[in-house]
Amino acid sequence: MALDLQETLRKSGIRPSAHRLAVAEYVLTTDEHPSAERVLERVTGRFPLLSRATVYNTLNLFVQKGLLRELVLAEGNVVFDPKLEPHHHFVDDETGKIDDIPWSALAVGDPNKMAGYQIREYMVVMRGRKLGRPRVNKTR
Amino acid sequence: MALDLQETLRKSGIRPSAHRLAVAEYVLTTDEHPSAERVLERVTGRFPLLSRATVYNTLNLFVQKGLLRELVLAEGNVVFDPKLEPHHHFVDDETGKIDDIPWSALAVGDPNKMAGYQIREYMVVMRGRKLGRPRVNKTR
DNA sequence: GTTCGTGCAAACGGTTTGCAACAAT
DNA sequence: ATTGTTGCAAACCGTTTGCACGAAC
Repeated sequence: MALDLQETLRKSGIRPSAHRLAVAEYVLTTDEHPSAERVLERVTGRFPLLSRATVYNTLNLFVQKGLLRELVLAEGNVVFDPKLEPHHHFVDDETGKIDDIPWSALAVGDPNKMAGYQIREYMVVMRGRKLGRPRVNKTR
Repeated sequence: MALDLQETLRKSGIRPSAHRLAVAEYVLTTDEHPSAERVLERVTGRFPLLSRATVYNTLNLFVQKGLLRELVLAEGNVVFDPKLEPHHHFVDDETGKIDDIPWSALAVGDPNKMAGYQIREYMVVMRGRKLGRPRVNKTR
């Protein structure tokens, strides 16, 4: 835990203001895939003096500095992902919720073997239903 | 070519009005990946009496009836794809242009083997640069 | 004292909606 | 007559921008 956020920001050339730290604390450690609006909601919970503009500014800054990736997987809903290593994504048809799928879970041929393209990044995007939890020991 | 569009619409339970046919003629046969705005532009070229609302209505209707798929690959840009068979997509970093990549071009492990998910569809999304055309015989 | 961060409200751009007119059956 | 289709303009929603103030260096 508690990797030093202040340090992280500074290393990326971002001055660690209180507001930015508040945003970072949530968005750089979550495994949800929050939209800007959700970040605002979450962060203003504990930090009510934070404006919408600042959240957007901060998120864009983080993306630009490489601390965050933007995902566009559903209409009108840009979403942020602090997990920088390659991985795949599953999008639930009903809830829209996104799951990270480990790179190792799915063998994918190397697209850089395709002539004519130089691939910077790639991922499998899956859509469907998430099945009910296996219900291990909840029979009573 | 010239598969009977009127027939196609009717088979999907869509009454083939003139406007719908005009939209269909472009969007069901293109290999671009047009946004609604682009469809409007293209279709009003030859059919100036067509309103924005009708284009949006028609596109949504086509999607709902399964003649078209919606792709959301870039921010603020929903795009339509008449190619219904499974295939992958490449998005050019610079131009935003989308290429269809044949299913056969890339081996992908079956995600339905992953426990806990029932996958309805999946595709590889690749981003990067498209290299200059191979320049086969253009030396003079 | 210049640069940087922030809040506010307005602007923006793509999409949807309400409503009234019209066409098809 | 009823139902389906269209155009127009306004509404909508997430995001960006302009500007003015205040804090950090």
